[in-house]
Amino acid sequence: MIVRTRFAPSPTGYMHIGGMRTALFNWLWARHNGGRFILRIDDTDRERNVDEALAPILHAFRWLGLDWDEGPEIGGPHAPYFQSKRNDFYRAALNQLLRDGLAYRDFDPPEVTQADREAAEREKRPFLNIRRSLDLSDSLRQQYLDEGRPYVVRFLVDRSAKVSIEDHIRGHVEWDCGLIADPVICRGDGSPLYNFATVVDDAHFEITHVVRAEEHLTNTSVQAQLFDALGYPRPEFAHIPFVAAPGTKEKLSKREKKLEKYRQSPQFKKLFDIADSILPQLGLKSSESLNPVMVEFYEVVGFLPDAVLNALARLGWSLDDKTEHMSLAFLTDHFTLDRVVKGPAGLDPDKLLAFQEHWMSRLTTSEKADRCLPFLTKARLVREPIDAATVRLVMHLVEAVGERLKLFSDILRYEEYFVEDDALQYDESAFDKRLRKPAEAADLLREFRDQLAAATPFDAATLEETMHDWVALRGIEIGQIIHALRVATTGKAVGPGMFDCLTLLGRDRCLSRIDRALERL
RNA sequence: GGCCCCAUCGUCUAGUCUGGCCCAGGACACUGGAUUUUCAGUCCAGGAACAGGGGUUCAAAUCCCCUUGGGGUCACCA
Repeated sequence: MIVRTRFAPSPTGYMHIGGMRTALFNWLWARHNGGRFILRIDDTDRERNVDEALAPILHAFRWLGLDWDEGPEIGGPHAPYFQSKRNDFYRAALNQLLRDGLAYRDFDPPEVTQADREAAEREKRPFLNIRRSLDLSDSLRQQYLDEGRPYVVRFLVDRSAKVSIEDHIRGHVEWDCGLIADPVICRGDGSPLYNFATVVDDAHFEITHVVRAEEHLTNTSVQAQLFDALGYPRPEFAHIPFVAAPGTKEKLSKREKKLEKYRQSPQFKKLFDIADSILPQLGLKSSESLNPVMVEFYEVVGFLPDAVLNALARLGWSLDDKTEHMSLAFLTDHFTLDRVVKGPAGLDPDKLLAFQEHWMSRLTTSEKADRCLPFLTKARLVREPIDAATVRLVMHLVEAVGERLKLFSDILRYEEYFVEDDALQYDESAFDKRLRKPAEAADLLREFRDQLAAATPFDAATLEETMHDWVALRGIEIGQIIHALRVATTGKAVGPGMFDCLTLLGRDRCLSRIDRALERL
């Protein structure tokens, strides 16, 4: 039997990071077994522009390299893959249940059901449908139908039964059906509800393993009964823990109120801070419309898919007691459901960043430069079309920056290599500390300027030698000149190796910047 | 509240099924030190956990019971 898994997003306009983890586990399980991974769009609820709301979701899959074998854009043997276009299947299944007496038309208006529910709550007993419509005489029922009285269709739960599943992760889970209300499976307008549509589709798509977040565990009691009632074989279930918000055990939420809370949390703050500093530079609105709950956030801000994938895989899953760094190919080889952890796992921004550093360090200079360039052009630090000199500069910069480049967007921290000399911004406190305050700074800088003017060739090795010789000759500490020089030429207190910075700028720009710094003393 | 799920360092986790090799291992984070012109990095060192209580057993993080805590879910949402 070939393994078939699915991920069923509803078109919301963005891909949730927790949903992405669920999708990843589905994908990995299918690929690990040489099976198929299916994407189905759960758009049964509201009217919206599905194409528009779906695009970012598909984009997230592509960004991470998770391909699908059947689904939107590519179709497949069980097309269509949009629930809104599968009404004939739901209708047929519904009629079958009605015919078999396993579902019934409930003519009670919503207010009545609601009142029943409230009464049950007051009396502190579990709510069960009163099933008044079941007691209707055939003629009265026919009369209601003829006069077009509205109704919903409910699944008739066998209250004497128990349902149980053998979950891949939870083990044996059992429910007493005597405690389960009859779920609506079809709305007044004839459209199916999630619990029903999903069962029909999972059966038709021949899904073998339903791997989904644990918040669906309760739904499974109803769905399992539905599979049985429709005569479909039940798939196997694996309820994985949900992804929790950093530092909590609460499900990561996209809700506005929660986002505000996340922004304050010490663990999550780091990510929001990245957004706040990067997004405006890219000409994007800040974290309201793009926040760390969305997969897209990580792409826009310059994370590597490998890092996100690695972090997601390690959230609620581990291979053993030591393996941390895993590529998608490696994960595919080794992923199994029995090693999924049961408890919820909080997304850890620090660990994500650590994975990012790891995967970043495996890239070549030109790979990094290629991916930094779009950030530079978006921030208008580099103009398009990009010329060869710019490419060389960026390559050189990336090389000099080395491990300091954690996110691709970190390249934007080095705007001093792209701005005109007279537009260079100085870190004023560094300027004070290194240039204004030390009495000898100006003289030393002036003297060393002449050294720079004469140094040939103007490369890092020569400059370093020049400085060391000069420092020895002058009988000063290297620190006395180097800090002043750094601030004068780059405007900053920190950065790559000093001699790399100088060669990056070139002789002319160094001299002109030193002149400017001396003038503003 | 009913039902269901979960519970090892601050965090992610190994170990739990098949008790002893675990006075609990790794990673991230943190702290200290070394290296360095700054920062980043790198190297070394360090602190840090079996929720609590009862059992069972020669022996329990591991098995059983109870308590506590956390979470999910209870829609004509998905």
